[in-house]
Amino acid sequence: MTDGVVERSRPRDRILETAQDMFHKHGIKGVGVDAITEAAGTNKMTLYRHFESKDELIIECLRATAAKTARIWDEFEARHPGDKLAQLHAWVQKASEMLSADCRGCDMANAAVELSETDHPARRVIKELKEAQREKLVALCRDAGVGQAELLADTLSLLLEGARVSMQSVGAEGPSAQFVRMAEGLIASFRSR
Amino acid sequence: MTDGVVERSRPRDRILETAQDMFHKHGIKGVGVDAITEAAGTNKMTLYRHFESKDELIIECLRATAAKTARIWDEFEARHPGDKLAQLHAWVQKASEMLSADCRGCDMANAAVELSETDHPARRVIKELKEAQREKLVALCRDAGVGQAELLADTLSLLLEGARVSMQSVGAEGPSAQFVRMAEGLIASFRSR
DNA sequence: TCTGGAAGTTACAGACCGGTAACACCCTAG
DNA sequence: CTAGGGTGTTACCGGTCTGTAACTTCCAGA
Repeated sequence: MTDGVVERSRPRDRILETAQDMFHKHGIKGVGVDAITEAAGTNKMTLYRHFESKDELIIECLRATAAKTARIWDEFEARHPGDKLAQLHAWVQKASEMLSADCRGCDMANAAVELSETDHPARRVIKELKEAQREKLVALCRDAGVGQAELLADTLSLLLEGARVSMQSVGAEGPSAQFVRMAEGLIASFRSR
Repeated sequence: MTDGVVERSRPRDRILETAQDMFHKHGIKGVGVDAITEAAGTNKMTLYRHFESKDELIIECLRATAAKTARIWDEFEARHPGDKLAQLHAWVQKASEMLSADCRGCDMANAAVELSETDHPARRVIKELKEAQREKLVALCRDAGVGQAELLADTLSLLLEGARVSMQSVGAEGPSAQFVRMAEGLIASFRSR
C-alpha cells in the first residue's frame, strides 16, 4: 500500500534529490527553480512551501551532498575495520574513481566559485563542511601512523581538489590522470620518514 | 595631445580590461554586459560593435589573462637568465603570492566551472591555454634537471590549482597555507632521486 | 462521511538578461 | 569646410529569473 521508494517519495525529497543532481550537472546559476520542480515532477509553489528561498535550497543540497560523502567514509571503516592505513588507501582509490571522464568536480568547491558574493549564506556552510572533511582526513592520516599527518592530509586535499578542477578545464587526460601515483607516492614518502 | 594612457584609452581596451576585472571578481554569470559597459565608462552598443557576443568577450578576456600570465614567465627568465632551477623556485614563490586572502582563483578554471555546457565555445580556448601552460611548466622542470619532469610539473599544477580553489571554500588559513612547503618539498624530493 | 492540510494549477509581479534599432553627436582626416 | 567613422543615447524586444497570490484538487485520519 505504501508508495514506491524512489518514484513516489515525498515532494520535498524529490526536489532535494533533483536539485542536487541538476546543480551538480549544470551549476547553481545555470539552473532555475522552475526547471528543478518540473524535473522533480512537482511545481514551484510546493518548492517554496518546503524551502524559504533558492539559497536555502542550495544550502540543504550542500548538506545532503556532505552527508553522502560521510556515508562513504563509513564504508571505509566497515570494509577495513580498525585498519586506518588500509582506509587511507581506500580513500585514494575512491577519490580516483571520482575522476571519471565527465567529472564535474566537488559541489562545494564549485558553489564557492559560483557564489562570489562574500556574504552569501551558503559560504558559511561550505566552510564548515569543508573544515569537517579536512579534520576527518587529518585524523585518518594520524591514526594511520603517519608523521606530519596534517601536512600529508592537506597535501592530499589540495591534490584531489586540484585534480577535480583540472579535469574540468583540460579533461581526464591532463595532470589529474596521475592522481593515484602522486597520492600513493606521497603516502609512501611520508611513512618512510 | 595624445590622451591619458589609462583613463582615456580606447573603448575596446577599457571594456576588455573592465570585463576581465569584473569577471574575475564576480564570476562570469554574475556580471551582465550593462554593468561592464557602465563600469568601463561606455555603453552597450559600443561593446557589441567590438565583440559579437558576450561569449566572444569572455574568450577575449581569457586570452588576455593568459597573456598576462605569459608575461610573468618572461619575468622569471629575465630575472634568472638561463638558471632554470631558480626560475622554478621563482614560480613557486610567485604562485604563493597569488594565494592572498581575497584570492578568487584561476579565471580559466573558474570559467570552466561556471560554463558547464560542454559545447560552450570558451571551453576549447580554456583547454588550449591550460595545455600550453602545462607544457611550459613541464619544460621548466625538465630544463631544471629534474627526473620525471612531467610528473613533478603535473603534481605542482594540481597543488596550485587545488590551493586556489581551496582558498575560496575554506579561506587562506586552510590547506593552501602550506603550499610553499609542499611545493619545495616536492622539488627537493624529485631532485634527490 | 466530513474535515483539514498538503499538493497542484494558473497567473502574475518586478527585476534582470543579452542583443538590436534608430538616431544624434563629435572629432579628425581630407 | 566637409564627409565619414567611431561613439553616445534612448528605447525597445523577447526571454528568463525568483518569488507570490488565489484558487482548486486530492487524500488521509477522525
